[in-house]
Amino acid sequence: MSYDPKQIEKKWQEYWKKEKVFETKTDSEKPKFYCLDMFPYPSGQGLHVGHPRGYVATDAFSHFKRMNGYNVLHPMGWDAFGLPAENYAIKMGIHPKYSIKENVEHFKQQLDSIGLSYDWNREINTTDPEYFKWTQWIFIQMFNKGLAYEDTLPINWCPSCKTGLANEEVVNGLCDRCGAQVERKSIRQWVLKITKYADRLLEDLDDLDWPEQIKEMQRNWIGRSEGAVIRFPVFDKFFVEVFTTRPDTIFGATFLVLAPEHNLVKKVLDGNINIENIYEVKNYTEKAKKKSDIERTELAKEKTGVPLKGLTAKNPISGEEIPIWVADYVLGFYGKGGIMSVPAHDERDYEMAKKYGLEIREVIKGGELPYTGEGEMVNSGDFSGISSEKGKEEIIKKLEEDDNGESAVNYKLRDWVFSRQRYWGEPIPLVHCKKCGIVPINEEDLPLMPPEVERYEPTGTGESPLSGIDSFVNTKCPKCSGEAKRETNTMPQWAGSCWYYLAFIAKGISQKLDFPPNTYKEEFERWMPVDLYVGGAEHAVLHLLYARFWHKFLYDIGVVSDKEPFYKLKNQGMILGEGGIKMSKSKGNVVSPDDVIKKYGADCLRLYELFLGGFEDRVAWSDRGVSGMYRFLDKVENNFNLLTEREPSEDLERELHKTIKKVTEDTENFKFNTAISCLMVFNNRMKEEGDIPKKIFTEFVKMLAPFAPHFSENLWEGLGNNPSIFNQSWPKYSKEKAKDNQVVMIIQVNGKVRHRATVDVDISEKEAEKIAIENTKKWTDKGNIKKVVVIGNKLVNIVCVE
RNA sequence: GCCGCGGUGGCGGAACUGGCAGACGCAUACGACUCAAAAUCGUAUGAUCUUAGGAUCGUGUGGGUUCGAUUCCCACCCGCGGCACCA
Repeated sequence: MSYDPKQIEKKWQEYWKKEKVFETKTDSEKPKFYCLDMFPYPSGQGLHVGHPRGYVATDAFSHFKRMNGYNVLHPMGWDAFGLPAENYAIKMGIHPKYSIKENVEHFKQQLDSIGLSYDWNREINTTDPEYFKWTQWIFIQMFNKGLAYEDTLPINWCPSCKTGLANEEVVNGLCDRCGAQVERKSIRQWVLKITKYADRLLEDLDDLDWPEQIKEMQRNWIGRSEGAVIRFPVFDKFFVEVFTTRPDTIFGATFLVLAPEHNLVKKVLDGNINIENIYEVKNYTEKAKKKSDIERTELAKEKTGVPLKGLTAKNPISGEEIPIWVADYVLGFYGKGGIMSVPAHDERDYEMAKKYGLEIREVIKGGELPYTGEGEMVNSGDFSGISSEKGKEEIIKKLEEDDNGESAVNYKLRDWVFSRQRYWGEPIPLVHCKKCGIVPINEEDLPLMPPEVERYEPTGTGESPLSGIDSFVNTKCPKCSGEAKRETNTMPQWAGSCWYYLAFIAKGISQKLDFPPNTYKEEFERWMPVDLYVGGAEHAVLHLLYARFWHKFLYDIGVVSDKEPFYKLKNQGMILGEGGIKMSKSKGNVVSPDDVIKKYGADCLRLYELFLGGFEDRVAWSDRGVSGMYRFLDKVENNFNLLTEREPSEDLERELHKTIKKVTEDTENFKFNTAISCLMVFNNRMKEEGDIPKKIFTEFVKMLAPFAPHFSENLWEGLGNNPSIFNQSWPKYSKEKAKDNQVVMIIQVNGKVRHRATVDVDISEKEAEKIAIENTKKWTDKGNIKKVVVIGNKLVNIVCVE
């Protein structure tokens, strides 16, 4: 009889739910293990087979940890604020909360059908008022500590989504969400001072067990560089400040370059500073302004610029007067918005100088120009002859002595543009009062609910749709009770996911998330940090950076006691369609887990998701491959029908213990593909026995359980045991029992295998050599053996001269 | 251009610390069962040569170290991901 997943899967899912098998106990003496998935946005499309890959892995891992004596926290929730629900609301006129509710139900049903062992008692939803009152509360704490500030600045604006975006949400000049070309627009914004945490975000990466790739991406994104700020006096009236990582090349600075947005350029254009070619400069800066970010980078090869004729700057070290240029290859928002140009030792400056015939002066000996490495300083006045490394220190010392500059650190990381001009997000809980300025609303008035509106459309004016709702906007000042207006911007999608891992913990204590969060400190201490965090790599500089920032803030105000939220991170590789093509709706090659479950059952889906290949590698889905998993389970079922009460042979027991060792180690190391393959090998081995000792088979089923839970639970009952198998402990490996008496020794002549001999494990080298020579006479009969290499009981290589 | 990861049969992928390359699965072929097909079970399956026994080649390419290299070193080619005028 073939195995029928339909019956047993439903049966056991109901059993687990009814008996609360996977509910996390809060009063356990066992060591804790917090195993977390990145919670999904519940989209209308439901899951495709790519989603559950991570979920299945964490689920198997959670089972594995439970069976190994851990108290496991394995929760799930919904990151449900965001544009898709809002766009759907605009189209259909239905409040997002209703479509979200429907989607959540669909998602949950799908996850349940895979047999995932989440503790649904702790389910959270970022759009739940009980939840987002905390998100708002944390924002207020940041505001009170001066980490949230209002600013009007040119930010990334998506004309299609009609909202401002954070730097992290712009990919190659395009909106990360909709792909529209991002514009620069000056709007009033709320900004979070993530740069204040730049150093800690950078340094603490070293302690994390994360994929090197992700850590590297965060390092690059933070982009710390050490160097100096140098002030170049202009006519002894004012300074131009520049940032450089190479103060040692200052004698090679033959001109300054300012970004078109630079303050000095503005003064020139306003007529506050006179130059000879104002129209030329005006013309140039206006053209530069019109270029989008994309055009500016695409045209990167060709440098353009104009001089500020009549102005010169004085090199504070050499005293030399040098020209000042404006060029758009210098970025207004990085460093000081201006640079000292050293064409001999910087590729971009070199191009610029070549194009406009500016002087190129070698000051570091090293080779062909432009030379950007280190070397001996030359043409550098008193500093000539020393190394550039030493020169950096010396120049900075001199600058500091004369108050012409100082050592400085610069970051690529910008502050986090935190407000969105959209409806479906957490309202920012602030009030603008004419008398008191900006005042946070009282904590007891949280959550601040989004108002009911008739239309959800973004206005496109830089104001959110909330701004049109007078009943929402007009309010009383929490401080002076005078007339005041509410802030109408909302928070970005990323806000809710910055602390959700804490909400799961809190929810275990009280079904309501109570104030203040410090109430839960002890419980946070018990469960944090997250021991294993699994999700896609696309969040490298978004969620994973933002959440670390918020967590560090919560650490600073005493809510949590760990510096980092996620100790260990794994990224699941993408699942491609049949033939290695990306799955997409337009290609029609999207595989739905529902269909796979219908055809083969949830256990086959789970096994295949893990068996496909390395967990972090991208792999191609194959429907044929899934059928192999079905055959495997079917063969296990056949073996179940061959059980006897007899004692196992020494040999079978040995194989079992080798299997225990390998499956345990592989699972621990997230090598599920080889763990499952090892189970298959052992299943085939059991079959060879003809009749199978029940004792052995039972241990095998326990190891299969994390991967194929329904099937294994069913066999467990079939073996005459009380459920659940997940209350059992993981098979114990015995080194003694796994020990071989005899091994196959490889005998080579000149590196080629010529014979295999079965020998005792503890064979002496002398004996091994003797056996080897005896069995290879055919190849060594000329008596020309030069050397014999013996590697324990594994291998003998006889080296002959030809 | 820079940073990171990778390249092994027809396919997905294994291989400890330098020690039998190709585990396991898919696909394919043949056989058993069947009136027949499917399912299932069994056998084979890197390539080339060979009557057989076997031989030679083989982990992107070219070199090197070693008794022995998928694994270590040097140079290069290709693919994927990220960053990209960040001074």
